Amino acid sequence: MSIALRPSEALKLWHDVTLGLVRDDGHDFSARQITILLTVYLEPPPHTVRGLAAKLGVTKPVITRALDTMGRLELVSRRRDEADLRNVIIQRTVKGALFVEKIGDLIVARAKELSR
Amino acid sequence: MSIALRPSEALKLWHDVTLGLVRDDGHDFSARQITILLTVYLEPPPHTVRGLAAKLGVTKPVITRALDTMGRLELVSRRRDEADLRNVIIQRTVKGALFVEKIGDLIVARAKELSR
DNA sequence: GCCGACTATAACGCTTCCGTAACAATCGGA
DNA sequence: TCCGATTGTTACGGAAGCGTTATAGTCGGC
Repeated sequence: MSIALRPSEALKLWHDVTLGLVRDDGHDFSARQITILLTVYLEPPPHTVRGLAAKLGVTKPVITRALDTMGRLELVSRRRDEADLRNVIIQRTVKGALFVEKIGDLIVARAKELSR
Repeated sequence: MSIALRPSEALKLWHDVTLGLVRDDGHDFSARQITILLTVYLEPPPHTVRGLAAKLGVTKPVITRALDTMGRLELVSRRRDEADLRNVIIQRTVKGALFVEKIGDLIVARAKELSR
């Protein structure tokens, strides 16, 4: 199954959702931060700094800083990998799960309103 | 007509598109910046600093700074309103139109790939 | 013409992020 | 047991964003 979507609809959807994030949520996340957050919550663990850096095509300090920020907001947490102490495992949190869920609901709602 | 979309699909779509923006485009725009850009290109002109600030629920300097950045990248341009010289009209550019178009195509492409 | 209202921007001090480079800790094979 | 390779983090100077406040320019009713 696939989602049929014309470019104008796609852009309106994107606009409406990002506007919703800016207006209602107050936060102003960057594309990098959102990508990291959604990767951690949508893709199967474990997630490491190195893995995320490779996936996003950015350097490791970028990931470390993003995790610092989102960790401060309690959207993700970090834990040492006991099997290999060099690794850091990025974990989900209750607060982060709720936030991601809210984003999902927002997208669905705006999609439903499309061209109505 | 409306777009039927389940939360899991919606989130995967969002993830795939933002990942595409981060990986391929290199830029790292914030939600505010993207919202401003799409507003200018999707909604009927004229667009003013004050109008955008009200719409996004932020202060005017936030808009001015975002326009500085996106103007430097030639994604938008500014022009004085001749009818009321206090106003600044935000205008579209060729480069910006191509960029927005690219985003639209990216969303459509990722939507098509959904649950395939 | 004056003057309060309004527009956008500049200035301020502060915080956050950037990329590069250096770093400490850990692993694992010779 | 070394020692090169690997991991994540920190340090650095610089750029960009923040909110608040101040400012220059313009409008429009009186």
